[in-house]
Amino acid sequence: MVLTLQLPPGAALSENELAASLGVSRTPVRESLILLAQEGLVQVFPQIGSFVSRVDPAQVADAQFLREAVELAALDDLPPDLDPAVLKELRDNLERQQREGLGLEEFFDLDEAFHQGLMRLSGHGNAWTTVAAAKGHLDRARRLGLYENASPAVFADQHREIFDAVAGGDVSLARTAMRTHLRAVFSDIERIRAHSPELFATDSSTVPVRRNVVVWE
Amino acid sequence: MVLTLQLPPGAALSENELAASLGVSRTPVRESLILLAQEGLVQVFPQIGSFVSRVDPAQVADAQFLREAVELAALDDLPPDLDPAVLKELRDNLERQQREGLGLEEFFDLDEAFHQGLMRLSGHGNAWTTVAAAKGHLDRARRLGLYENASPAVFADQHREIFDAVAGGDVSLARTAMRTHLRAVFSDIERIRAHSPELFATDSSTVPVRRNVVVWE
DNA sequence: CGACAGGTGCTTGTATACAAGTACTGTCCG
DNA sequence: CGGACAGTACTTGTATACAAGCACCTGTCG
Repeated sequence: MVLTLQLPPGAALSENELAASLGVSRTPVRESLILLAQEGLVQVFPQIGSFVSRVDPAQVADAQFLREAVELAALDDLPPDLDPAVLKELRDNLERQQREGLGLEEFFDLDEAFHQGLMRLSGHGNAWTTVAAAKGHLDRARRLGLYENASPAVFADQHREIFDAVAGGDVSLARTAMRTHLRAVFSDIERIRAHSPELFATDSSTVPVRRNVVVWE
Repeated sequence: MVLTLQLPPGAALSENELAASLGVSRTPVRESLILLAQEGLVQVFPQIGSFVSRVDPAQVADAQFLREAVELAALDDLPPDLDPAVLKELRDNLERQQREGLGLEEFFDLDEAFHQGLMRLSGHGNAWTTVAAAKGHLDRARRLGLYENASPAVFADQHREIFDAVAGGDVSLARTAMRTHLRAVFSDIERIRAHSPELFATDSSTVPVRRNVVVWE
């Protein structure tokens, strides 16, 4: 729910409320929040509250750098003979990406699977897991970008370009295409930030505080 | 204690024992184990027990790939003017690495600080945090390697070589030196594994079981 | 009218009790 | 002699009670 922005950045999370709505006690909720906090998706302030972390442009940049470094290195490490099973999987994936009427969340799943498959071609599928765990802020920024212009077609075309270069054995072209593709996120972010500044962190030293609010029951 | 091998790979961890020896209740112990489990340093088997994970050569290779990709990419991203404060810090660090009678743990701390400082030169100090969290298996393998031959001098020389290339602006040489340095780990691992196979994972499908043992009180 | 102390209601942090499951051991029974 | 079976001692998983602290509200006193 944090990743899909159903819980928006900045939202307050109460362990008690979550426990009640999920029908469990605070313990498993709390243990889950600890894991989310380690990924940087949730911030816990003792005696104050837990919050969905705002999208931090610095953390987005960090994740972008990490991801680009790893994916480009994987391209350099491609073996001469590519696994045909994975190639077929990637082709099927690409075809589904270009279907009409594709939902955004479905596209994200395909996107994720595509990049992971690419890593598996060079035998580094497990390294993708680490990257995936570190790029929570990046993913949320990407979602914000797609919610704005809602045109996954451009990205699908870029995916095909990368795949064709990889399948054709042109590592240099693949690297260029991958770099262009991954950096497309940045051009989106500033636009989103002008649109919805409340979703982004400005000063990391600001901490949230509790407010008593009165609502109609 | 897991990273420094004071708790050896394969050791059984009891939440109750840890809680008693640390003077706290199971709750904070358990929450800590969850974090260690996410880093892959501890494995928890429900209703069976928790164990320090054995060094998994596959995970060592994954961490090595990730680390190499990130550190080499950082070298490519060095700005023309390097921060003099960080340069001084690195120089001091190098000098201390070559002191006589340096303890192994002290060397590891200097090693870690050196690589992190190198990343900060290109403004990617935060990305190092993610790499550091993912390379627990790698670090344990490196410690095993150093406990065997106990000659950090070679690595200290390699560090100086990398630094001189960076300070001299020769990115290509820096890349080569860094790659050689990072891959030195692999040559060590097989030797260690022949020596102490019980520290390494062989088949990931094997799970530990409980045994009732009788000990003298 | 203003300052201040205490009460209230929330938050997360910790301790503890109990539940569910595993593995071994001794005993009973055929 | 061998197998079924209850009992024991441990494991982790979950629920719950209490502790410590923050922010606000409110009554009281000057």
